[in-house]
Parts: sequence; C-alpha cells; structure tokens
Amino acid sequence: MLRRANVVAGALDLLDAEGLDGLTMRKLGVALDVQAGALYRHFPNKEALLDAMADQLLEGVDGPLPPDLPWPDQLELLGERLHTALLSRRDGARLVSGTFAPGPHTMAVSRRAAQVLAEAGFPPERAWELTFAVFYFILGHTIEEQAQSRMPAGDNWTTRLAAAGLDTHDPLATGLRTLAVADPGERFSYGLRVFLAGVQQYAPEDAAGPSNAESS
Amino acid sequence: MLRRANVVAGALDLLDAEGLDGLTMRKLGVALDVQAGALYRHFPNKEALLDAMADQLLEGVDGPLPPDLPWPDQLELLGERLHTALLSRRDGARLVSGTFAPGPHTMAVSRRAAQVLAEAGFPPERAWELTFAVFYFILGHTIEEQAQSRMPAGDNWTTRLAAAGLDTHDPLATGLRTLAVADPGERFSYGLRVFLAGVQQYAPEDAAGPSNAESS
DNA sequence: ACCTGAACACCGTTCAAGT
DNA sequence: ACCTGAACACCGTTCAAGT
Repeated sequence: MLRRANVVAGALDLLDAEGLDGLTMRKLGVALDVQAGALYRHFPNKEALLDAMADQLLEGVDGPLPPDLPWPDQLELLGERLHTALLSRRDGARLVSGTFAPGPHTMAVSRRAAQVLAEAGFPPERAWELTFAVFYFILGHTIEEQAQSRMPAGDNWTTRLAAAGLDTHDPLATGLRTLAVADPGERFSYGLRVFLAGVQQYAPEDAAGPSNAESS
Repeated sequence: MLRRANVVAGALDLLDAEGLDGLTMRKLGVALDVQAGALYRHFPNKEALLDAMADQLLEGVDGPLPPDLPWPDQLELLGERLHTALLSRRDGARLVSGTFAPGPHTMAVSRRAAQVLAEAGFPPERAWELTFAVFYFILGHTIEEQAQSRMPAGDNWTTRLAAAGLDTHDPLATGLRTLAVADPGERFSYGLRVFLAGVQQYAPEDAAGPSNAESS
C-alpha cells in the first residue's frame, strides 16, 4: 500500500531523473506501480505534492546553530545550508521557489532566521522582512546555478549576454565571460556575505552601523 | 497580417487577463483571431514568445540616470524602476524570472547596473555578480508581492506561516502578522536599501567600508 | 480504504493543404 | 509567405466500478 511519504520520496527521485518540467503525475504513477489517479488519494492535487516535496527538501536545514557564533555568521551558516539543500536535488531551487503553502520544515528554517535577527535587535517585522529578502537572493541565485549546470558549456546565459551586444574590448564583457567559468559556490558565498554586511549595518544594536538604521 | 510585435502585445494583454498559468497558445490564437498553429510562423515555440514578452516588459527601465547622483542612489533608482516595470503586468516578475534567453532590454538594464558598479570600483566580475544578486532579490520579492495580491486577504503566505506553529504571544508571530498588512512597496524599498548598504560596504573605493572587501 | 480503467477537458506542436 | 484544419502526443483531474 502506498503511503504519503512513499509518494514524496518517489517524486523526489523522479525529479532527479526527469527534472521539474518532466515530473508528471502519470510518470510518477508508473514509477510507483500505480495508476496516476491513485495519487489523488494522498494529495488533493499536484501543487500539494510539490509543496510536500519542497518541504521535504528543506529537512535538516534547520539544525542547531553554534550559540557562541556571532549572529551574522549564524545567518551565513543557515544560508549556506539552505543553498546546499537546494542543490541536493535537480531543480531543487525552482521546486522550492514555486511553493505555495509552506510546510513545517520551511516554517522552521524561516523562523530560525527571523529569530536570529530579532535577537540581533531588529523589530520582529524587520526580522521577517530581511529573512525573506535573503531567501529570495538565495533562491534566485540557486535557480540560476541549476539552470546553468543543465546547459551546454558554450551556451551559458552569460555567454549569450556577452555575445548579444558587448564589445570585445569592453572590460565588462570580459568580466562577464570570467563569471561564466567562475565557481558558482564561491559566487554565492560572496553575494550572501555582501547582503549580510548590509543587514549587519542596519542592525540597531550594531555600534559600527549608521544611525539611520530605521529612517532614510 | 500578424506581426511579431502584435503577437507580443496581444500576449501581454492576455497575461493581464488570464495570468501566466492561463496564458495559452490556443487562447492567444483566439485573442488574435488566428489558429494557434499560426503563431509558430513568428516564434519557434512558446518559450521564445515568453522571452520576447519579458524583454518587452523591461522596456524603459534602462533610461538615463542622473549623472550627479551617487552610485548607490543610481542603483536604488534602477532597482525601483525595475520593480515598477515588473508590477506593471500581472505575473510580470514570474514572467521575467522564467526568461531563458535575455533580450536587448534585459541586456541593457543589466549592463547599466554592472557599469555603475564597475565605475564604483568593483572588478568587472564582481560588478556582474552583484548585479545578478540584486536582481534575484528584486525578482523574488516582486514574485511574492504579485502572488500575495492574487490571494484572498485572510489567506496570505504570512498568515499561514503565523498560523502553522507560532505561539500567539510570541513577538515573532505578531511581527509576521504585521508584515502581512504592511505596504509591500515600502518593504521592497527597505530590503533594497539594506542590500545596497552591503554593496556599498564592499566597494573598494568606499573609505567607510572595511578593509576586507575582497578577502574573507 | 485504496486502486483500476477509462474518460473529460484541456495542452504545445506539427504539417499537409489551401490562398 | 501566411494561415487553416486537423491531427499527434501528451497533460491534470475525476469518478464509477472493483477488491
């Protein structure tokens, strides 16, 4: 007999095999030796299944954080963990970004990040807001990483950009080509640190920050 | 006779009427008084049409920037313009985020942002990287804005999050509920400024920044 | 309660044939 | 060159009927 957890596990394996666009209720039926219609005894629709898959993907991201770590480093660690989890399955970032109803793991991770920010002195709304903001960056960056990795090496997004109208002698054009071959993980970490530097600067209790933390 | 530009314009109007999920080659055919198959004389597939629509949406974002404006303000202006353009059509952010091949307007906007950062002293690769990073934040934030606006008022993403496991007396829970009714435009601007504060701090020529701009 | 078999109402895309 | 008409190979979802 089919259990809800089996369906999610089978769907995630099918995701690795077929990608998000190739993930079909019918193919999932075949993979689980069941008619496609039978899946609707466990999930009201495909959207709900995708939500469950996304939440499963985030299992473990909300692990304990070293309490002696400064809060910006805690956030960086959380961001790197999320990044790793998204990369663990093909199209993982696209899967999570399409989530409609957040599951328990999604909840736990978000809450953890917001709590770190609240303890750093941000008012609760700002803590949530910045949590979402950083997550958007992480999702967007990882979506692009996973899109690039599935493309022929000579046909990157960046390659197209470079070819489409940039002079060969333009330093910006060469920089774009350099980017195309750069380590995506290093790029991600750099972007994350830059964003977190901004967050740190806006922290009310951070003495090094400007006085306009809540104005301007 | 149908022109490529007519197809794009009709498709954008259909997008407003039906949303991205309801945008169908067959419906577009009806709207343009043409068989669906006829559209394939102008675009090789639906993906190419969506790319053209996304690029059209970004027309005008790459307008001239006041040259006397400090570069962080130039970036903020560019970001706000992009935000506005994405909001100008239903599901505009989702449309642009799904873009595969960047068109001329997408190119121009990206290049403009990268150039501002390059002139601020960033090496070209970092300039591109940060351009993408900020765009990811903008797209993600705007996708969520547009998703929220199409949901029943009492059933926000944030409302679900709040209901799913947060204590009523938890300040984080109340903060989340506050967020749900906050002005999305103000939230966007705040997040953008925070990110740009980080960027500014990493700028090599910014004396106020830390010395570890390229290390760590 | 769970699953099968089969249908319903759609999709994107192709292509001979018309004009 | 552009469009029609009609098909092909799929989708997600529903639901009587079986066990």
